[in-house]
Amino acid sequence: MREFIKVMKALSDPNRIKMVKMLQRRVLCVCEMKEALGLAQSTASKHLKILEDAGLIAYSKEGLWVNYRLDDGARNPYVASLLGNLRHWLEEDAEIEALIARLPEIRREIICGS
Amino acid sequence: MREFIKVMKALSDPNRIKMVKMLQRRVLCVCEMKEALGLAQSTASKHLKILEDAGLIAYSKEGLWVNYRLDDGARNPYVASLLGNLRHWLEEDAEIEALIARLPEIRREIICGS
DNA sequence: TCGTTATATTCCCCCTTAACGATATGGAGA
DNA sequence: TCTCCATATCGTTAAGGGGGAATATAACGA
Repeated sequence: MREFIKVMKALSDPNRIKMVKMLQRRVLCVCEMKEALGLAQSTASKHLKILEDAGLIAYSKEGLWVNYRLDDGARNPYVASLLGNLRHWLEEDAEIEALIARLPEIRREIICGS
Repeated sequence: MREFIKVMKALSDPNRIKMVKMLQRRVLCVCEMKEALGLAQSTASKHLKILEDAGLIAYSKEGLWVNYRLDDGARNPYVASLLGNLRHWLEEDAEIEALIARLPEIRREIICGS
């Protein structure tokens, strides 16, 4: 029950849903997320932690960057099914579509290199 | 997106999840829900409204009673799939099992007749 | 119409959560 | 070791959500 609720709550926030939908396309770091969603860095980091705690995403470090990707679902029994559905759910959502369209412009070398 | 979030939020509360699991067994009225979950009548009614707004459950009136049942999923594109998964999800949960076991004793004639 | 009963709504309290800025952490390079 | 930079954590604030008591609504019977 706790695990189930954790996943449901993680998917109850628009910014976190957008994060998942973006990660369906490619791996992203925190600063790319923050840029794409127009959030403060701390806010983006916290959202990613919530998704990670729920077993929806995983990360690996690469130097200073932390690369986030979708989880394979092995840690949480509900994740695989939900991520499977989310592959096609919300694909026609206007906000999501706009976000995905902007994704190619969001590149860490441009955003973080200052 | 709004519709999706509405369903996720509705399924983010333990009492509402229990309501859905009970409704997998049979139709229930508000006072039966309130009794089964140990909630105030107003609280039970509010939870049921949230589930109904999300398209997860539906109701029909029968005299003074309001019978709640699972929705067929026609109103919300995410509901059918989620309710399908919830048929087997959480079936082994200790709290849910205990609740389902007590369900036969929860009868409106006994609870409401005063 | 009036009373009764099941349910819905309102009000208020408390706790959770999303947001940001500021600060801390930790890896890479000089 | 010192600095820089991406990320994580902390502190605070404002909004949202769950809880119950009290009240309103609605349907039935007399």
